[in-house]
Amino acid sequence: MTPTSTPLSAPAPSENWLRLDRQICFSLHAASRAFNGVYRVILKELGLTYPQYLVMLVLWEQGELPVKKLGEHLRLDSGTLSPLLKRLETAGLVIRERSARDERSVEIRLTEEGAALRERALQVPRRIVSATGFELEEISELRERLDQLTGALDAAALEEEPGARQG
Amino acid sequence: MTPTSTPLSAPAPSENWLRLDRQICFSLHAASRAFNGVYRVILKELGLTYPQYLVMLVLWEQGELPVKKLGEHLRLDSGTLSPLLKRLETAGLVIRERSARDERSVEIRLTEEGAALRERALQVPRRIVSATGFELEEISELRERLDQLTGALDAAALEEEPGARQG
DNA sequence: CACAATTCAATTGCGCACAACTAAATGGCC
DNA sequence: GGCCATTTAGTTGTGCGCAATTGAATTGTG
Repeated sequence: MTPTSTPLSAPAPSENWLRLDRQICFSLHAASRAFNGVYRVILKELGLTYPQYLVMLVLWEQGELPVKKLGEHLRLDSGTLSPLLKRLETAGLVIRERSARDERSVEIRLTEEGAALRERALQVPRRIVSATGFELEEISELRERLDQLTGALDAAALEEEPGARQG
Repeated sequence: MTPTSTPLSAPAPSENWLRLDRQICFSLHAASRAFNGVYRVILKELGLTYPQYLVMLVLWEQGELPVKKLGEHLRLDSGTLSPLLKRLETAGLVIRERSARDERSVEIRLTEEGAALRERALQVPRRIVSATGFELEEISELRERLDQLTGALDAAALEEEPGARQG
């Protein structure tokens, strides 16, 4: 079963760490994709992908705003947002319009259809929460945990690699 | 702060749910990418991407195994694994070889170089754990939580869409 | 006003995730 | 042996994530 990695008589601690890493890596990666998968199924009815839904959530909440701001909310750059927003425009959900006061900036705003889609989206969260099988309390707790993790990781990333982008 | 979305005098519950959804979506999505980002920085030294590292972790632990089994461990299909494994082969870390006893199957095994890379990878988990700022106990706890979540989501996905794959 | 530095969106290139499909090999059945 | 469903990798196409680059607009400075 273990042709190459015959454990030594006294396995070093680092061996165990590697195994632990395998476990946490898999868990987070799997959870992320499982979440994505459930959203994919549910959002198909709305004609949205998961990242597109994230963009729409921001627009429904914040109203019109430039690509730059949208990227800050979502922590995504133009390389991801530009093509995504074009697809949303093609779908008739948003309008991309260069700002009159600053020609570099592109304002994103909802079409009537895009705004109307919000009504249909209102049923999504309930179904997601139901799919998790968690209590609201537990979800909030998990969310706080994840935010805490993200904060620590972002800070650490800056230390590991000084040449970091994204304010 | 709230340019367009002036809350009504009595906001409906579903409105709050949508806001909650925005929060949990963002948190999980952000955590996943933050994690990915830290690994990317650290794994660059090994010449591996994060998914490639996941594959190597399995190979270091399990030894030689067919693409099918690899996919089951990682919950990934051939559409993802085939090109990934080709890149690992090009990098000289693994060898892809059709099984003699079943010509449909392709066995993946480590080269000497691939096996040797394990030694350098042993320092990765410690750096990751350090980057999270979490105690080992907390990480295990989070991992269990995530696994629980994944289990529930997978089960729910099957109910939402009967035509699901992935054993 | 002229010029350099900065900001912002878009583009290009690479890799991953996943659905849908193709092709080859296998195994069961008659 | 001949036929058909199943298994297994691979391929194609679409979309996301991110680094790096480009190009236009703006701002700062003299």
